[in-house]
Amino acid sequence: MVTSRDVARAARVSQATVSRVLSGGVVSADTRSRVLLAIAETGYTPNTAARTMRTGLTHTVGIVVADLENPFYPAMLDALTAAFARAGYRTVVWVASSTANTAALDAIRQRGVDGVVFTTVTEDSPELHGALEGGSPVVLVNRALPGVDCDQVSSDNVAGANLVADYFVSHGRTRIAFVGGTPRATTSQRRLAGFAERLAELGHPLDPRLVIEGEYTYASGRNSVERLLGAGLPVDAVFCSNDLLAFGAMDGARGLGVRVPEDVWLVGYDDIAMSDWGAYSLTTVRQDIVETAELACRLLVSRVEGGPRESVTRRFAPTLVVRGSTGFTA
Amino acid sequence: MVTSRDVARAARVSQATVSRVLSGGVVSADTRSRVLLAIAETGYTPNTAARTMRTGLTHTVGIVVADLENPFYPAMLDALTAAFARAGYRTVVWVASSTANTAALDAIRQRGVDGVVFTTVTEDSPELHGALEGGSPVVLVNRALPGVDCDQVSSDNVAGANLVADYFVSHGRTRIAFVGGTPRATTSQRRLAGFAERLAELGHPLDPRLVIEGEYTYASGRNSVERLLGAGLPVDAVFCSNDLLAFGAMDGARGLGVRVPEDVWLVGYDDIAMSDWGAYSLTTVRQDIVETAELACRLLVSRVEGGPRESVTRRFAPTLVVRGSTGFTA
DNA sequence: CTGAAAGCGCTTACAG
DNA sequence: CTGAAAGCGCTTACAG
Repeated sequence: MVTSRDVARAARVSQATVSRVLSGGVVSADTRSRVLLAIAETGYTPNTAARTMRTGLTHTVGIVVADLENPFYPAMLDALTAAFARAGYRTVVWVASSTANTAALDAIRQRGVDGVVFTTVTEDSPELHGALEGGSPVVLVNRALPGVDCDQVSSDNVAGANLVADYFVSHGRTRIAFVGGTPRATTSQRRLAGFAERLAELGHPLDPRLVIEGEYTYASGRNSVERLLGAGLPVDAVFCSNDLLAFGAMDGARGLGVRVPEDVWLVGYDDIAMSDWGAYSLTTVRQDIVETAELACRLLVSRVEGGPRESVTRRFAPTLVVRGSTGFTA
Repeated sequence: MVTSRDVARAARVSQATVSRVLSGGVVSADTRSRVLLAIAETGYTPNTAARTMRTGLTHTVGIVVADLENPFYPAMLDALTAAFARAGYRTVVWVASSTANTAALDAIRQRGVDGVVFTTVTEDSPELHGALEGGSPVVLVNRALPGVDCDQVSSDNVAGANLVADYFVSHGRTRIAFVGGTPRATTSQRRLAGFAERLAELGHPLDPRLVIEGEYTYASGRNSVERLLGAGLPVDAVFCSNDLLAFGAMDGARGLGVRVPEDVWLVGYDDIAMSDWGAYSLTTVRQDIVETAELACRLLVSRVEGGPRESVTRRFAPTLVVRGSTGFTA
């Protein structure tokens, strides 16, 4: 392995000077070019572990994801890794599970990462509290936890749900249902709250018998809709709190002979790639994954490199994408 | 930050002894318990960077993924991270793109990782050659490159394609087509070869006009089927070289008014979770992701910890999962 | 069985 | 502008 010492020998300077050239210190033009040449000749790359030990900086950020089954998260992961790579950071991914949790906590505690992005987290997450207590820079993506002092970037879930309520009512839908993910997720809470409030304002309060919560999975969406439609109450529109639920709901409805959109309108949230596929053609609330990831990256990097500052909370305005599941045909 | 020196002071031993307790060296029972107590009291965790600098081992492996859009890869990533976490390794994920490539190459070159898993790779991948030339342990998942000397774990693509050919012919299908991913991928090559060979053996050679290759995406599957069915040649069965293509193919066929399975049978490869969803109910060749990931992990860890040995190539026997897209109803 | 010491490859005051 | 030196926190021969 080639070290800065080897480069120094080749360039006939001290090892310290090589280091200075690399870190942009004060060096004469002549020396600099000799060193750069030697670096090119030897194929030298600085040893990350040594650098980390000296500076305490790893140039690595951790990303905690809970659920790779929902295509939203791979897409977010993709956007986040790309953004951090451009900023000169590598990313370690922790898929939430008991073993991964320990690994994440250890890494956070011993400063194995410069900061952490949580793409899904509940208020009581041990990793989140480990990171905050340890003073590690943290940004929350796709979750808003009002009591927690850290940067937060998410879709404006209340505004998104308002859009759906307005859309249903303005198109004459009145027997309206809500199929939610886990009630422990702030996304599902906010989307339900924003939906119920706006429907009440519009004079069509949500019937509590038409609200079913479960988990953020295809199977849960399917199951919820089967219970909902099996209950005998008329339903002409369903808002599912994410797209995965909506796919399950659509297949569940069709399995019962209920037609979408002729009998029931269906709307999701996220606008993942599959929503545009022919089999579903799902009307949904779009959140911009790339924009979210880039802001999350900028915020985290600014904390790592710039030090403490006030926490920032940013909610992006979502938009409604209308497709076949509410009767629109291209 | 608490270091082994702090622990040593608390336990009234030398720093070296603390290190010995941690690395399982020879220590008296009494000393050991004093040190362990001190570790617990201080909340000490060893500094990874220092350890890495001394040992040259990072306890980190790199995972290169090309395409998180195909749910097969998030699922594989999930299984791999879980397996490596259990083995005491953390994982860095590189999503193939120009920036990520550089990061991967740098990390590999300067031994930022102990080994690399490639979940998708073509023969000319610069990362792969960087890793092999640098002597870094490598395992290839889901790709078989005969000329390349490293561990390889994949589905037996020829056997899987044979299953599909047998199935079609034994059920009287005769106007048989193949929709492939990128011809640069060995998976698509092998699946086509195994399919064509077996069909020829069975007396129904594949009509070259019914072979269309493209990319491993939904859009490509859709596009290929539209061209195929628009050409005016009769087709009664299509083998798509992965599930994502098959979803696109199914939506494309339906969009043209061609019914699946009444008019055309459709089969995919992988058996990702979505294949079982109501909208598709796709017959497909199943590969066991968890089994694959665990073997890949064992092989890589054995190289890292055990040193050089003969390369191992393992092809798992796939199975055919029959569902609605070939007329089967539960 | 245990401690003192060297050294992994860097960065960064400190001199000059 | 440049070099000699200290030190980041470990592991591991080397003595005893």
